[in-house]
Amino acid sequence: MKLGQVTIKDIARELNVSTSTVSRALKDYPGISDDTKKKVKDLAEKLHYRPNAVALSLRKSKSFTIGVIIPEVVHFFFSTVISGIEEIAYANGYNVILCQTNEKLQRELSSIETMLDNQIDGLLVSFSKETENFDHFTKLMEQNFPIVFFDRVPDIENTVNVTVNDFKGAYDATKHLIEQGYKNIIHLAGPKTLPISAKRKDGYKQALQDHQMILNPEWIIPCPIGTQEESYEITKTLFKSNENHPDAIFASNDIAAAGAMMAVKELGLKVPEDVGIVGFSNWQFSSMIDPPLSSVEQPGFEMGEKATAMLLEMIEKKKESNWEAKTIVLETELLVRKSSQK
Amino acid sequence: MKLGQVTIKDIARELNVSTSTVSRALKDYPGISDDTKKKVKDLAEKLHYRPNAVALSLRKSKSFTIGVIIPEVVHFFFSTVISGIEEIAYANGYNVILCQTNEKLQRELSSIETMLDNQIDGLLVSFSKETENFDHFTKLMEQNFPIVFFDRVPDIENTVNVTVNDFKGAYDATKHLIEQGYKNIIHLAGPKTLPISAKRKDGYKQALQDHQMILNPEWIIPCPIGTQEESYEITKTLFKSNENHPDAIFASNDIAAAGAMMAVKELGLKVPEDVGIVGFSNWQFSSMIDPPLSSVEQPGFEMGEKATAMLLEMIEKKKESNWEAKTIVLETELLVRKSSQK
DNA sequence: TTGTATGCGTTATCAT
DNA sequence: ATGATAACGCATACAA
Repeated sequence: MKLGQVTIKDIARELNVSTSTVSRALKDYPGISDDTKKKVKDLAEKLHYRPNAVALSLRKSKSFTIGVIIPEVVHFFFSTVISGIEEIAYANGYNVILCQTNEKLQRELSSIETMLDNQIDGLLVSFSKETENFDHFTKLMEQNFPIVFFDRVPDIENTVNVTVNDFKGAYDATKHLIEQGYKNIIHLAGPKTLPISAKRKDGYKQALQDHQMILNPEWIIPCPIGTQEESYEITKTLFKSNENHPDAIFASNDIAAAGAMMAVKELGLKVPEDVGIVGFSNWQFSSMIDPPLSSVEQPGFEMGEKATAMLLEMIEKKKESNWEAKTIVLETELLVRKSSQK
Repeated sequence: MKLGQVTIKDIARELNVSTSTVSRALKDYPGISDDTKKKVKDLAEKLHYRPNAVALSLRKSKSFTIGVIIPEVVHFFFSTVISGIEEIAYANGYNVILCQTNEKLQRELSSIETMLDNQIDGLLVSFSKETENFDHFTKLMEQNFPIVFFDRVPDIENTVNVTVNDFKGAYDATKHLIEQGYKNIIHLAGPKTLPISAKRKDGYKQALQDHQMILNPEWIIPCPIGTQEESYEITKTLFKSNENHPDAIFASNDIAAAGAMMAVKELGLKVPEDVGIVGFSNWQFSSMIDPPLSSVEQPGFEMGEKATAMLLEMIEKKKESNWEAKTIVLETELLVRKSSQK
């Protein structure tokens, strides 16, 4: 306790009343005379009294704090989600404690431990690329601890989730490329461990199938790392070695798309004339690159809001235990820019 | 207290010893028989005992939590700073509680209140654009509360700061444009309230002066909002209305630079042949746009590390009170890309 | 209408 | 070598 913070004790002493009277007066409890109530409140204000949240937390067994587990803040999409989370949390008197895992399982595990030590009331999770086993979450959920997964949601039972419709987003993007007249569309896929990668891949495949296009399995190319350099190298190699190179790319995210675009341009091919490109997530930079990149926009802010709203609901209804499993699916929007318009 | 968390009481009861014995055994205090020590530790492990950080916080008047006030997470630079902060904090057993102000003073004030309510041990601050009065910080510092400012540091006495050398960064960038043969270099300046804006402007002016270039005050153009759209509009208007338009732009940040580049290209001018452009901060996208944008790189991660290390030092030396004012200045690096090479 | 006592989980002080 | 007790700041059941 720094700052010589004033407590209800100080107020009680100065006013010659008991701490309970002060406590009650401050909370407008019934059975306190208007007179003392006023005195207490005035003095509290004068002394700039603020309740000690830690003491409250201990007393009430409730911290009004939620934990957020996120892979990386530098991901534009996640940073918008964070804003949505904070918005709803603060509006409801909750604090947010944030941990980046940097895509490391170890970090995910230790962050959760620390957060639990600090008595968080609930958890919002988008798990790491390394996370393939979900026991550390199910253990908590079995004890009725409120958890909401967002974006990267686990493929297990009885979870509460908020995602976007990755399948449809990918489907729309691929369909758009087809309709623009591209014939040989490859897919730069995301990390295998992530369900969102699988869903985007499925959307791509379905779109091809629905339009009687050949599905060449070799044209689904994994980009496990997810850096721009990776997709740059992959794309360059693929396009160089191939006399009949592909004429379109649907990438699992904008970073990969940007790397691919760079490779294609370096090979002297024109975007979108020779090669059409569509990305995913609509990063900040996507409209700034040349040509501007078409992309599937995900409503990050809204996802943060929705996930938080659900979590708070679970927290406050805690006693009614056992929430039903539920998944909210938000729709994406295909933003067509120059990179995919023949 | 959810999760039926086990406490030292549970351990004490089961072992028929007192809670104090358990507490001491767990901390390897002297005067506990090896026998009971082992018994306690074994049981603690078996029951997955974890100390309640909230109770500790109350008891010790110390939360092992630091607060971070930041304008916006979506700023690439700030998100790298956050990573640096987390790294050092976690390595030293501290938690991080993060608040975005969204550049609002009100949010800054309320965030600080909430954090203090939660008994944070210290504060890392990069203040909002609206913040012109620093009383809410000085009040705390007078009470010897540890605060370290980073990047956006206030122009007041007795503060502990970590910044980059904005003056030199701007100077180098401008000098580089001059050396490339550009003659009429304008400056898209940042928000007036921010000292970093002033320093960058000063660096720009000094470089012109040192190279016997005319300093046209009308070519220092404020971009108070800081969006890409803003600088796009400003640049377009300026270049259209001006027969003898400028031939180079030094922008206070990469977003503004990107907007300017877009405007210039739309007017049919070539970058870097007709117009050279340099930005500031080296955002993620800067190397991806066309042409790749030259930019002044700031060591964000290192800034986060340094600021946190200093804060923790202040926290742990608390009793020796009154830290000396101190400012660490990190150096920038000019990354020359195509946008500025004639 | 107000005060007293107790407890949230932990540790420090003072016994034994 | 261990236990009993008080305290951190607050809220509440029970007394008065």
